[in-house]
Amino acid sequence: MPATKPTAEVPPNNGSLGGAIDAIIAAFEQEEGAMTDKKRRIVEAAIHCFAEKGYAATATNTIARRAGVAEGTIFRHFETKKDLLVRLVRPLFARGLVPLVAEELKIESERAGGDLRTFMRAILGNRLAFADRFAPLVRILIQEMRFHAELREAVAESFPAALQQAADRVLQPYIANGQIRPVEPAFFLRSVISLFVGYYVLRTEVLPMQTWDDEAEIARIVDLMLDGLRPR
Amino acid sequence: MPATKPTAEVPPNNGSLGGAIDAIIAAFEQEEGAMTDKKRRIVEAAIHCFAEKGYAATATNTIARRAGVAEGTIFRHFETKKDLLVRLVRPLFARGLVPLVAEELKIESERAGGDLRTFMRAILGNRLAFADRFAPLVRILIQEMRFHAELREAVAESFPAALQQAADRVLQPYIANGQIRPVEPAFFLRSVISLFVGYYVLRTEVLPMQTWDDEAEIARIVDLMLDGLRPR
DNA sequence: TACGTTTGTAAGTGATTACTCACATTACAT
DNA sequence: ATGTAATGTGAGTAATCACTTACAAACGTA
Repeated sequence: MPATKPTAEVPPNNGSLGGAIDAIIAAFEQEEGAMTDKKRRIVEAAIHCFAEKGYAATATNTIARRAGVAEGTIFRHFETKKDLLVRLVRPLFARGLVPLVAEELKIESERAGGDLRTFMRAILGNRLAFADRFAPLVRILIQEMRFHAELREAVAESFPAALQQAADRVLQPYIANGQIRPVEPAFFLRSVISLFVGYYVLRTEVLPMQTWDDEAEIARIVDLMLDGLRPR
Repeated sequence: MPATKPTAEVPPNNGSLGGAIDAIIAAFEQEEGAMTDKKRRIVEAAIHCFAEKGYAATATNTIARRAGVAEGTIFRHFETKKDLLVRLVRPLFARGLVPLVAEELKIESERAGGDLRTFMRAILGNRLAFADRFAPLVRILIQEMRFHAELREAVAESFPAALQQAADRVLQPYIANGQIRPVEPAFFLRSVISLFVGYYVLRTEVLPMQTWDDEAEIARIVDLMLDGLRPR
């Protein structure tokens, strides 16, 4: 135990992030091994602060106070503030997000029994729940990617190849049996992602107080992708 | 003239932003009236820095050096750093972006002579050129919106209402004459915007060194919206 | 119990921050 | 020419920044 015992100014695990933090912490521990209580609180506080105010506008001092920890303790566990940022986001790639996506794509594809519409609805609903769980981390990633080459490289390395490959494999059968016309998998992929992310940003960032019907929106997106706006 | 004459460390109007700055400066002057040479250079430098490093990570000191101006001069023209940010982005709304969009929607709609496909291609191509011209400002806006209530309010005030209304008016005839099925204009709007922005971000931020065929992509997007992926 | 390692702390460090102020120069109307 | 307001300067200023350091407590192991 430390020499003295400061108390956190903010109780752990409260606030708008809710239980999402737990999932993130779990992913983090899977990546870095077991953590001290204080280290875990630092990670929590950092995610909270970075997501809320942005990396550059967050002082290490603030993170320490929110975590109920001395400022020096942060630098006991993380070499620099930037190291903290990078290691926070890492679990999204290595074992966290990307392999999971590829895996679930395969599983859901088989479960859908060859019906593209069923498959897409399942995947999008799934991804929405995922995005909600990891929202703070994803926010940080998107926000800071432009300013930190390390993050950009991590994304460029793990994202496109895996996803492209998965989309390619998944789409092939549906094109073969005539459910959709031949289309570049890359275009298919970025269309789905654009529609999905566009809805997500609108729902959570631009008009968060409005009530949204996720299921209906997913159905609309799938219908748009498969049938367009042509009269039926 | 000033007491002493510092020289800019960076020549005006160079760099990756190219001539885009000129259009922005023009919009700014239309909003705030004529400017001193030094004030114009401060605006240029600020846009450059904010777009490149983000608001929080940019020091007023840096802006001054880039503009070839004493630091105090910035605060002669702008009350605070935040005031500088807010006033920079303002031209996008008041007289700049939003009314222009609504106006052009109407014009292009008439010119298309009732063919939705022609209309959408014209509008999207048009918007792409626009986005390229105002890219730095749009970048700043998107980046900082989450952290500054003033920006969020400006967007919420001027964007949705005008666009929603315009989309509503433009779509009605095409639904009436059976070119597309009845669809919520809001969904139509956010779908087009999502696909467009998704492509734009991919082209300019994620994979900027790759070569892109804007016209082909616009055609793909329009086809997707109108016909989906159904075999033809 | 003894002891080396890990974890934690409080009080710094110099550098950088946004912003001020007393003063100099310029523009312009008279 | 003269006076006044607008414009510009550069040396401050207190606050804040990321990070260090000297030391103490706690832990694992024997």
